[in-house]
Amino acid sequence: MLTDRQKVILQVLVDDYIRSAEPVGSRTISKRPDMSISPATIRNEMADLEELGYLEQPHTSAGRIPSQKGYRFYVDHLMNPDNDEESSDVSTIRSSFLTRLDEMEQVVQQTATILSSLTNYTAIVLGPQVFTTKLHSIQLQLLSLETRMAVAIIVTDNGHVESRKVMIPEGLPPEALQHYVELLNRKLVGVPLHKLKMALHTEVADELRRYSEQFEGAMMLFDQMVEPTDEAAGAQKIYLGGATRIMNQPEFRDVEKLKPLLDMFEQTQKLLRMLEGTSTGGVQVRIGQENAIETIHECSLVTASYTIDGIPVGAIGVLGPTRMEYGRVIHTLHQFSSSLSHMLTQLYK
Amino acid sequence: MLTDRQKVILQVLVDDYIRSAEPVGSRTISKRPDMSISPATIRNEMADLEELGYLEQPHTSAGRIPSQKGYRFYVDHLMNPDNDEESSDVSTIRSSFLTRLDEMEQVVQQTATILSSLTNYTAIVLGPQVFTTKLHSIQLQLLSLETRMAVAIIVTDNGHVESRKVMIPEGLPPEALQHYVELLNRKLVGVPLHKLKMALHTEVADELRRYSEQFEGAMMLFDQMVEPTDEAAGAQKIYLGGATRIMNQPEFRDVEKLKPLLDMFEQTQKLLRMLEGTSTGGVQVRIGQENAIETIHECSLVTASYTIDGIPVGAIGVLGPTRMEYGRVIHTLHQFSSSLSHMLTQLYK
DNA sequence: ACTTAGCACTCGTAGTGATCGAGTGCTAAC
DNA sequence: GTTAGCACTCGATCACTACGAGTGCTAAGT
Repeated sequence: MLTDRQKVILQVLVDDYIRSAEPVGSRTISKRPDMSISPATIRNEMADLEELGYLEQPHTSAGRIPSQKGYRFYVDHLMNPDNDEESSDVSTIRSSFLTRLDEMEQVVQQTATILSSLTNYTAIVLGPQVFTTKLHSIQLQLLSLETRMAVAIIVTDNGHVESRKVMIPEGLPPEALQHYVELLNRKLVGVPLHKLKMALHTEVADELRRYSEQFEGAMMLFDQMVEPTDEAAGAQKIYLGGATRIMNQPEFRDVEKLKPLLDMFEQTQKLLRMLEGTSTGGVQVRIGQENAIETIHECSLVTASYTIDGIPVGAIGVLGPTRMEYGRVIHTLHQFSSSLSHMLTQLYK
Repeated sequence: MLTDRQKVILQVLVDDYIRSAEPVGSRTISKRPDMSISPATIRNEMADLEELGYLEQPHTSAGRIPSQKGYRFYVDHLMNPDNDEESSDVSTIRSSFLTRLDEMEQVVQQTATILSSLTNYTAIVLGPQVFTTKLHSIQLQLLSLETRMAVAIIVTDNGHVESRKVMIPEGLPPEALQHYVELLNRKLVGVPLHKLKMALHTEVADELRRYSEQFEGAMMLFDQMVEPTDEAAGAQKIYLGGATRIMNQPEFRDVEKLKPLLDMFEQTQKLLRMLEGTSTGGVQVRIGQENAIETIHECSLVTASYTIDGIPVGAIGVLGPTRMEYGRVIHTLHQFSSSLSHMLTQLYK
């Protein structure tokens, strides 16, 4: 276990390194106003901290920098509860959202942009999950008799509306459509979107078989209506804000370091995996190699989830170098997540 | 006017510089197999070419590099008609598209990705324009009586379907909705999407006033149905592919040069302005400062438009350094644009 | 009159060595 | 247990040199 003095030294060192991005020496620390011990003593303590794995030395005659373990300890036990002046953020956040928010997609993109500009790091936002949303109603609107085209309208219980073009199979009497839609609604309302397809083949198929005539055609139609939506549920929308802010960090001034990261930003799948496992509780911090994706082993990711009506539906995250202003970011993310939840809940009322 | 020999020298020099990204000296050129003149002569010619503005010298004792004017001349008069072996591209392109292409958005994104991987530069794709598409039909589907919500379904003449949630104003009898929709269809079918709103207030308003009762409410409803679509027409979808490929270019190995470019990639508006003015003819090349956007004054942009049923509906572009493999890119873009047009036309049959 | 060999000159790059200074670890004194 | 002192390490910086690619010019060759 660390002594109190070691903790103080570790904290001051991490704070300083986060600010300066330069290895911190013993003299620098001892010059701190509230530090009453000499550089030599600090040197001894630092040697101990290094032995314990909290610090690292880039080379023999340089200062120390925090190791991953050091950051972890800092985040868990040492971090300053942030300056309350920043609470003014709340109003900033709220007012930033005052602009148009009619479309889900815009809201999510806006969210990413604002979050990034607030933190000065890259922001990642995972759009509202369809996993938790259920079918509210399904409708079918004929477009044209000749081409047998129609539009299926799927309304979710949180008010989102999706529409898909479908083709009415040959031999299926258009007059029967109304019947079919009624059947679907009777059977499928309340089913979570991602289970729609399964429910279709269990719940609906049986009943449908009793009508018997045109069973094949109807199922083909239903599959069309449900399939794309199931797909949309799988392919979650994910948005980046301020992807290039990562370039402001001195640790990524080198293009070779930068490239894999920016490449990753184009791969939705990897981004998804990154946010995967965001707990529904408070704010989560993943430091360096704690991240599942190798590409960001020199980064830290701070995540939080947001809710609609108390139900977690998505995640927001901030990506920066391991040398990240954890205090400020965690604070911001905390407020942001609740602001966003509040806003979305209102929006879907 | 340039002599034949000057043209040859300019061509060889540009070819070499495009390949190597290093200033080209007189010896290098004279060593070319089909070059039968001495370095000294070439030096004299190069001095002349520099005086005429086709070449530049980074510093006194370096070789020459093409100036913007040099590139322009190269593209207009000297460029190799590309190796026909690459015509195999066509099949590559066609087969790349064989995967799922159900949704417009996916097609456009795919297009950008493929185009980028074919050229090894960054690709920019402007989704099908709504400017040229006309209204085919409009329908309204009631969602729920209590909340007075409905979905307006707008079908365009190229088969695209859009849907918007609308609120039915208080005091508007739901029974009358069918009437209204008929009126809209009678008056608005065939009107280009971006003129819908205008047409609503000229064509429809008059006729509607004769029904007189509920004029206000109905117009409010119509406005909702048309407004968002008009907006979507303005906010064109634009997609990037291989944004990070620009980092492979030696001229952008410096983060300071890179940042403004990548920043721009996040600004849809600027990207739009970039592609603005893409002619409907063949392939267009904009070199360096010929581009409207200052950020890409050190880049070249090769663009082409694509069509649906012969009508130009969007644009594709490739962005790289001024030292770009013009021949290959132009060739690829040419084939790509026709493949894409062909594919989209089929898709919307 | 054009071409070319020769040569002095320019200028960026790479390598070398000296110096500097921040920072350490250790020892000995407090 | 703390601290002052000191030798030592090692990266960063800078001046200096050598090198070489490439030029422009001049003068000789065709």
